[in-house]
Amino acid sequence: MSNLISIKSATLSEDLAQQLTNAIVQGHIPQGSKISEPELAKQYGVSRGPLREAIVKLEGLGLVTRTANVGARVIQLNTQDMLDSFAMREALEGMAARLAATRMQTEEVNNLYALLDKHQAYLDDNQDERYLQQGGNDDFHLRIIHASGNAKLIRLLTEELYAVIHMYRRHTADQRSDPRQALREHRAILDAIANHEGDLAELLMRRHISRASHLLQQAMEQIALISR
Amino acid sequence: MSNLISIKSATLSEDLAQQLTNAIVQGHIPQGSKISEPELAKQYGVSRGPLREAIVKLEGLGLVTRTANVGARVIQLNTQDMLDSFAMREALEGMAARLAATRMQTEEVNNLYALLDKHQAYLDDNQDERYLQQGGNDDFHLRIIHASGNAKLIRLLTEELYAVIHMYRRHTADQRSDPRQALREHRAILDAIANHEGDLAELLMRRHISRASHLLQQAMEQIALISR
DNA sequence: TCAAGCCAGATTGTCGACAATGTATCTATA
DNA sequence: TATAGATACATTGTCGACAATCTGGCTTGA
Repeated sequence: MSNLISIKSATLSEDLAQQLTNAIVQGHIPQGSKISEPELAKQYGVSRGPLREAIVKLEGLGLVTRTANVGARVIQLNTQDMLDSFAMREALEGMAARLAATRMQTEEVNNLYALLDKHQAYLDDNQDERYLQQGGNDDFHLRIIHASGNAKLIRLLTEELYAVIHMYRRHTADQRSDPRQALREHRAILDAIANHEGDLAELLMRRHISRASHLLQQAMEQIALISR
Repeated sequence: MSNLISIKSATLSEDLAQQLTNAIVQGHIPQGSKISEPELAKQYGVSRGPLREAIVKLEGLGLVTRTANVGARVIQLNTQDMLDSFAMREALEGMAARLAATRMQTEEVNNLYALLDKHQAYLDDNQDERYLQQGGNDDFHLRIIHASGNAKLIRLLTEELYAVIHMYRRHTADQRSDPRQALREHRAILDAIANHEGDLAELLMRRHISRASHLLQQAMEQIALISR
């Protein structure tokens, strides 16, 4: 039973890492559950070799923890880890905003203003809806991160941190801040970038993420209370 | 010919990852060189299985790059990557200093003052020598990082970024700032932490790292000129 | 009854071999 | 001579099997 959907990159190991990442982030493999190599290998129709390589990659991404001679487990989200992740995000995306402010060209700035206008229009059309479930290129934060031009920072934020962040979002049913408020903050950040005010852009980005962190914290504590 | 020194952790794969990391950071495996699986496997007296897992780990640490069906290569340091790493360090260690300022207990603060006194004494005894080749627990920066209490930040900085940073240090023959100046800056950072002034501690740490980054940049450009 | 030790089953770690892919050399032709 | 194609070699990717270790249940003795 080959569940390997045909993303088909060069090697099985890469495909598996991709598939497993998705499965974990989207909750198909539940948090804290054990990763059984024989089981998964049969499920995906591959041998344990490439599967193990994929698991090692996931460990590097922080999605599973491995213990020698025992095996791998999907990480178990908790409030402390979430706060830790957001503290790092605050520092790194703040830096990204600063760098973007010095490097971003006029054309790219205008593209981003257009993106925010699109978000605005979406909000006007869908009252009370949550702020656009942002995928890929439509995510304001991702655009800023890429605009930083710092390859290592881009990799870390987009490949490593964001996987975990998305798990939290899903877990807390995306109880995010007032979407209009978030959009206003995005616009203020972009204004600072457009004016090449690195200090201000960093400050605003950090405040923006810090606010989101507090909201998520409240949401998680709510969940902890309910599920008691 | 088993070159596997008896660090002997639980699995061969872990040992290999450790050995290879050291070999790369210390330059025993030169930058940009190809990693031959059969050759290394014979050299360490293991099969290719655990060796490949170790290589995948190194890729996650950013020490090698892999291409499907071609193999792995040790990264090639260049000025841009170095600057990128230091920008991340600036953001993350700045955050670490901030967190340390809010969390560090009086006892640990005193321990750190004692450490800086030790560094001072070392400088007084060894005029003109460079600032203590800091290993492990005697490194001021590592102590601050650990004091942050942020597990993810600690892992990233100590396991991932510092490997690369140490490669740069070795590569540039450790042309670092005036050691007495560095020590003064460390003391100022610690003062801010002792007073629980998070903002100031972060500011000073960022300035400190930024200064080191500029110096390293000059050193690397010097090297680039010489080796032309 | 309970704790310690043992035993069987299952899982992970490691190995050697085969398949697939890339690389370099050699030949033939324009 | 230079370029394109074919071929042989080496390296990487994948597999199935065996060894080492862990887990849970059972027995045994106090």
